[in-house]
Amino acid sequence: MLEHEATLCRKGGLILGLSMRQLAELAGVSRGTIDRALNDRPGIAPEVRAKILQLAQDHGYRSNRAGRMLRLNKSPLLIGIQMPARNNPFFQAVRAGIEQAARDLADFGLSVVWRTMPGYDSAAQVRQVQELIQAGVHGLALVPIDQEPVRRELAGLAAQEIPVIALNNDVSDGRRLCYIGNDYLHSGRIAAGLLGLATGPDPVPTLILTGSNQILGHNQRVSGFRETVAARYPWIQVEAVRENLDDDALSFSLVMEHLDGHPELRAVYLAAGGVAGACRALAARGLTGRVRVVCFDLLDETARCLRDGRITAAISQEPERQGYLAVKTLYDYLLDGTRPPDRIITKNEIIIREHEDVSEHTAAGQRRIP
Amino acid sequence: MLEHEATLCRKGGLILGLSMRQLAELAGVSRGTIDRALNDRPGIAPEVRAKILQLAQDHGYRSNRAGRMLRLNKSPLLIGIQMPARNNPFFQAVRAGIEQAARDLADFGLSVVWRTMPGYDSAAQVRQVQELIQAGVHGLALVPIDQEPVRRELAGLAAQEIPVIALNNDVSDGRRLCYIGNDYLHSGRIAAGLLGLATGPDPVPTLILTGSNQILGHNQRVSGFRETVAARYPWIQVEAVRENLDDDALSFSLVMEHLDGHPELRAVYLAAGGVAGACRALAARGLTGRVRVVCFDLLDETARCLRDGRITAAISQEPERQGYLAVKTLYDYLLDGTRPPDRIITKNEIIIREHEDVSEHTAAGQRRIP
DNA sequence: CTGAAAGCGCTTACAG
DNA sequence: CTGAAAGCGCTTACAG
Repeated sequence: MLEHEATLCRKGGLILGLSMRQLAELAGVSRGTIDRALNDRPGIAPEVRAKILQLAQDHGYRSNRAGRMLRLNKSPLLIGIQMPARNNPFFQAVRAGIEQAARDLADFGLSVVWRTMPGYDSAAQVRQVQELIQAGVHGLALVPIDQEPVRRELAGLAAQEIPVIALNNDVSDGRRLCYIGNDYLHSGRIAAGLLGLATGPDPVPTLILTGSNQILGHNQRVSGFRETVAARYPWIQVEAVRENLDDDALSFSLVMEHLDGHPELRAVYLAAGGVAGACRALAARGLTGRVRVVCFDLLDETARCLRDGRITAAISQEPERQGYLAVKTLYDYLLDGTRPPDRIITKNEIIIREHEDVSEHTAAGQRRIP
Repeated sequence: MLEHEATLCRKGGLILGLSMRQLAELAGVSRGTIDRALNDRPGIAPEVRAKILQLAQDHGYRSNRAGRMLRLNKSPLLIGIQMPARNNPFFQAVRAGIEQAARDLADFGLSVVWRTMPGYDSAAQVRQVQELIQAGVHGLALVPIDQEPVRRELAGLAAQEIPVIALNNDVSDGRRLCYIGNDYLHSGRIAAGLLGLATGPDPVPTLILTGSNQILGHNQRVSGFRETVAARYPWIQVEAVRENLDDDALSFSLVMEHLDGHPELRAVYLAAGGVAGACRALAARGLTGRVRVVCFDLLDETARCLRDGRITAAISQEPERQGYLAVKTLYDYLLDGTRPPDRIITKNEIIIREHEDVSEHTAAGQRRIP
């Protein structure tokens, strides 16, 4: 792995690279000077810097994370979290992941400060972000509302070199360190594959319920679905696409209404919320089990629907892990400049009824946080 | 969280518990003495120890992991890994997870030493475990062959207080720190649910191919499957259960033979290996796609079968994560005595064809290691 | 039985 | 521009 065996040192069987101390000895300077060179700090003669950098490269020097992490306890890192729609159970799962990461990293000099709000008001989001900056955060993770005021604010943070992570929802102009969340297009394709697997070869009249046509992720879940259906599952026949605004009552009446005109309905695909409402409508018409239901995110009511056999399957996107990784990724970046990939995509987990059956010791394991 | 606010100290917004240094000041002793009391070391007056322990409890003292982790670089930790069947692609995935963890923890004073072997010879496994002990490992993870010589050896290690993790396969007498792997019974149930979802209501004559009746995990996958089928999916009719010894050639001929007697076959459930062989037999009879195939573990050939539509779905058990967690769990235990649960159960991930479709940025994300 | 020192690898504030 | 010291929290020799 490391190229210059000569400079490796072994301790109790462990092969180590060299430390700043050893590098200092090699270069004949103090450790402070090594630090100045390696970390681009001012107050060092250019030729000394060059020499040290060369030496570091030659010997494969890599900064040791344990040293930095301990050091951070002396001048701790503060990161801010901003989340909209705080009553949404999905975001509560994301939040649980964030809190777990905060606990895990507390010993390593990290602390986390929160701002949450109900709903999706971009002005309020901007205000809370500014509050976090005022509080002195070194980095920020938020579920951005992709509108102009928010984008402008994020551009400002980019200028100040404050790293920002877009969590669960991306911003369209990409002024952020990275995106962590679902690939919505792909998840739509998975949903199609799943419904394809659960149906056919007889025709399957299908209703699509999306949350809002204004939301990119929802649209991508619809188009990913349609694309795959067209390519592989011709028996799935989309009769209509309706917006339910993630609302159960609206979802209920849309399904009822649809059934009036299309009694042959055999599948409902929900790209966003309103799952329980749709299930209620099917139950009201005695169609539970006869009509396949595929949806996203396994929380609360949805889990209950799955256990009751009212849902065929759900596709989950590792919400806790999204939250955990947001904190961890920011921490690593702030610790030693580790650059994450542009997008960190979480899995599309297909959850069926049997996942919810509790076997001996299983439940805890299946629901563990990253 | 911490109860005694009075003794908390704040630094840059971070709320910290107290350190050994502060505890030493409070107790009016040196840090060495604090260490002796807290870590049960000899050479300390009983009443001093008692006083310090009381004080630590009162102030909610918790040892800081960053301190310990850095310290480990001075006298590094060595853990041993023993794996059988080294050519098995499944174990290579586990291995990749172990190697990732080893890289992640190298900065924190961990190094890993390996012994692997072909096949499943318990005498050879015992020998390699002894070699690792000779090499001075502080802990051990292995895929144990659950036979008497191995169990006896593990009992010996338990007596020496060397922590051992059973990876992917448990030992029946439980002489180990913890088990990390699949819940085979549950995974059999998931397989049944999946096949149930992909079939019915017409009868589905089904062939079960298991690896070996000698292997507990395989038997559990069969019984979990049968149990759930009986309870929920009566149209799934098991015509036969045959052993293919994880062998593709045998698997091929068993399916061919079965089809001779049971041309109405509509599903094959593979509880272990030999997937490609079974698929080849179905293809030879022109039954690809007409006969549902559900199997475990997505590697190499199996992944290809899935992409080609020769498999309906596979159930994966996070092999990389199993390996990663084995190392991490041992490390945490050796670092500060963190006790893992008795069993750490990895997920049963249902993988369908659309998971393998590569979307823009998806592939890397879906296959990331923990 | 107890304490003072040194060290793991890093960074910062201070003195020159 | 550079170095020596102190410190993050822990543990281990060593001296008494």
